[in-house]
Parts: sequence; C-alpha cells; structure tokens
Amino acid sequence: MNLSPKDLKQVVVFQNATEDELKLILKNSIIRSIEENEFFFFQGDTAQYLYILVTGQAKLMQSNTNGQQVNLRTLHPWQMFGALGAVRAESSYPATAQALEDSSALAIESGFLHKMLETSPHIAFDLMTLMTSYIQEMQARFRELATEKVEQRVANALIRLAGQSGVKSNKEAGIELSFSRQDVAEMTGTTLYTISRLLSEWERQGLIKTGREKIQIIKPHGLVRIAEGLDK
Amino acid sequence: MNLSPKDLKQVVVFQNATEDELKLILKNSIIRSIEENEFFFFQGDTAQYLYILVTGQAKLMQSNTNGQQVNLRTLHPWQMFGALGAVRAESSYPATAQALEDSSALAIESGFLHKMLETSPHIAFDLMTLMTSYIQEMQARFRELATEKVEQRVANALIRLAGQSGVKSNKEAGIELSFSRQDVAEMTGTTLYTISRLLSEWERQGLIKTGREKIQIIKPHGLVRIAEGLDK
DNA sequence: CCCTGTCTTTGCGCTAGCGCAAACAAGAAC
DNA sequence: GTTCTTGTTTGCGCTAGCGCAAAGACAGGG
Repeated sequence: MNLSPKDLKQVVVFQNATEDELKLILKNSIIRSIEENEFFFFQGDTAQYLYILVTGQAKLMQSNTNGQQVNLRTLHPWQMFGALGAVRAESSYPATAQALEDSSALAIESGFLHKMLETSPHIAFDLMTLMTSYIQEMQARFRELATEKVEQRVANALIRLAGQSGVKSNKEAGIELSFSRQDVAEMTGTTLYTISRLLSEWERQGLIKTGREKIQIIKPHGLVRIAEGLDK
Repeated sequence: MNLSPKDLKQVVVFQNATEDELKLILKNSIIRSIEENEFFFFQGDTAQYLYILVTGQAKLMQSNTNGQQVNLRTLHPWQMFGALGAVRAESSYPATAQALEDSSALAIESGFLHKMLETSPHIAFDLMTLMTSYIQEMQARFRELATEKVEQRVANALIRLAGQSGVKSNKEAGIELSFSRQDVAEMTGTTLYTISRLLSEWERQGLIKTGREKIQIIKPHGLVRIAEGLDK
C-alpha cells in the first residue's frame, strides 16, 4: 500500500498541515496490516506508535481488573488512535485496539511525533482541539451513564453510532449498523440480554430492523424521542 | 490580590514557562473573586476565559436536560478549569463551575490564550499532556460506572478524593474530606440515600468516621479492598 | 436560647435490570 | 447436505439499588 500526502489530508489533525510536513510524516511511519480480531495494541503496552486507521474498522476498549470490558470508541478510516499513549514520553496505552475486520493503519513513531509537535504548532493545536472533543464526549457519556436509564442510553448510543459510521442503505433510508448485541452492551454499560430484549421491543414497534450483528434504524426520530425520555 | 510569576509556576501547565511568558500572562488576565455557591460560569455560556483557581475550592459539574447533575471534578488552588471551552474559538463551556467556598481565580482571556499557544509550543505541549490525563481519568470513571457496582464506585471515589484533596489530620492519620452525601452521589452516579446507607455501614465497620458534610477515612486499606471487589 | 433551614438516617415497598439456562437461528467449514 | 460455532431470543427468579416519607441531628442567626 502506498499513501500520498493527499490521503493524509483526510485526517482531521492534518487538515492544516503543509505538503512538506505530510511527506515527512509518511517518511517516518510504516503501515501495519492485521487481520480481523487481531490487535494493534493492548492496554498497558508501552506506546511506541500513534496510529491512523487506513482501511477496515476497529474498536477501542478498556477492561477492568476482572476482565469486564467497555467500548470506548469505534474507529473508522482516517481516524487517529493511540494518541493518549504516544503523545507523552514513556507512557503506555490506556486502552486496547482490536480490528473488527481486516484492517491496516499508518503507524507514526512516537519520538518523531514529539519532534513534529514542537516544530509545527498548528498541528499541535489541531490535535489539542481533537482532544477537547474527546473529553467532551467522554464527559457526556459519563453523565448519560450516571443519570439516564438503560433505554435512553441505548437509544443515544444507536444515534451516535448512526452519525459516526452509518451507511445509508439507499432504498429504505434506513441506516445500517454492524454491531452485535454484546458490542452495544459494552458501549452502554449493560448486558447483552437487556439489549436483546430492548431491540426486540423496538423492532415490534417498527423503529428498527435487526439481524445477526446488524441493526437497521428505520425511524431515527423514534429513537430520539426515547433518548430524551419523552416516551412514558 | 497580586500574583507573581512565581505563583504561576505552581500551575502544572506553566511549569516550563519562562519568566517573560508568565509576566505576559499576568498582564493579560484578571482576578475574579466570587462567594460560596456563586458560579464562575455555566454550562452553555460562551467561553471567554480560561480560569486558574487561586484560592478557595470549586466544583465542575454537568447537568442533563431535566436537571439531574453529575460532578466531573473538584477544583483546588492552581488547577486550571474552563480550558475545554477557551481553547477552541467561539465555543461554549461544556460544564458549570461553582464555588464551594469563597474563591478567587485568575481569568485568562481566550483570545490571548490562542496567541500564546501558537508562540509557546512547550506550553501547548504541556496543556495537551494535561488533557490526555483528563481523557484517561474520564475513561476510567466511565469504565467504573459501566462495570462496577455502587459499593466499589463509592470506595474508589473516596480514594480518589483523598488523593486529590485530602488533608491529613495529624493525630489520627485519618484523611478528612468535606463533601455532603449528595456530592458523593453525584460523583458516583447514585443517590444520596444509598450513599448514606453505605457510609453508615462502613462507619459501623470502623473504616471511616462521618459527620455533617464530613467523611474521615480511618482505614484506607479497607476501602481499597472494597474498591477492588475482594470483599464478599 | 430557640428557631429555621439544611443535611442525614432509616424503614419500607417496589421495580429495572441482571444473569442463568435452554432453545433457536444463521453462517462457516467441510 | 451435515456439523460446528457463534450469536440471539426468551422465560424465569432474584436482588441491588431507587426513592418516598418521616424522623432525627447539626449549625447558624437573631
């Protein structure tokens, strides 16, 4: 695989980077390709690289001491991950990155990254802006988890996912998501049983259609109503 | 109140700033003093200033559409807050900052902040490092809320608070915290009733002593055990 | 000293959501 | 096709935690 500076322009943090900077980045990084269910890195590994997903799909997750895990984010092409570890010297990744399908990612060496952040303030600034948005998202999800009930959290999660990754299947104007019940459970802090029951209920109401590892949103508006706790 | 560059050195993000930079910061900022229970800013306000708490104590909280709120952080002198809003141009604060006692803070104008971040890459870098630590803390708390049960979350919260703000009351080696049951509930996503019951139970076991808006940790080790879910 | 407002405790009943178990469904592999 | 694996559904019983209500317990103001 060969990437051009133009490709890198699709990365949010590199939008304002110069042609020269992008070339330099490409020169100082490698491509790592891994298969479905393999890992880019594990929580606790020392952080050598900052990654940018090029093809495929992956997820970022975190697990506690007794192995239960939560999904932090789903990764799509041209999104950055592993930044938390790579930005600080000598630190380790706070999460695990696993490929959901065969995937490849650009791996930027963390030492080089540091140098670049020093010499290119606008990149540092854009990266900081990206981080503020992560903080906000996590704060919002934290608040959701603390104050809302399962129904609302799940509806919210579906809406969020639809916005991030949804593919509009042309005919039906239905947005299709590829997640198992287990995945959704780990995003919303509940169990696959509860998710299954909820989705079945919503399917009965015609809000969504479900399949094996598939959720198709038919009436987004209905989900929004639930998310806001308006129903009942 | 008059601050010197030396004072500002206590701010994590300014540790590596030069004398000149610190002077410039002081020149471009003002002191705001407010009374107990007043607000530095509200969630949704357009972000004009980045704040640094100088004296007193405050809390950062976020509320959802129907008014329920969660505590994001407790602020102590020389800690920065309002950064999420102030870093990006034209944005608004994602949280509310309320004083827990009479407090004063240094308010740095956001326009000036932008200029400074461009010209002083090391400050930008340190700020970014600080942000990574916020993201990590939020991710950890999110995971806690999603996977652990109330008992463990509350124990964890007390431990965290002890680390951040605890004053060792000399004699008893007990760490004293000043929070109401309601406060703790909002930090851990539960209710003041449940907190009250838990604290009573722990007091019976001799792990803590409680009072009106006071929690004194007697046996930190016992709390750690509970936090890890080892008991029962 | 009493009064008032705020915080805390506790009894009580209730239900949302958990989690086992067992059956079922849909692919994948052969 | 048959067999295996992996995901999904659903019945069922249970309990952790919620939240009302009512009764203390402090602390400050006058």
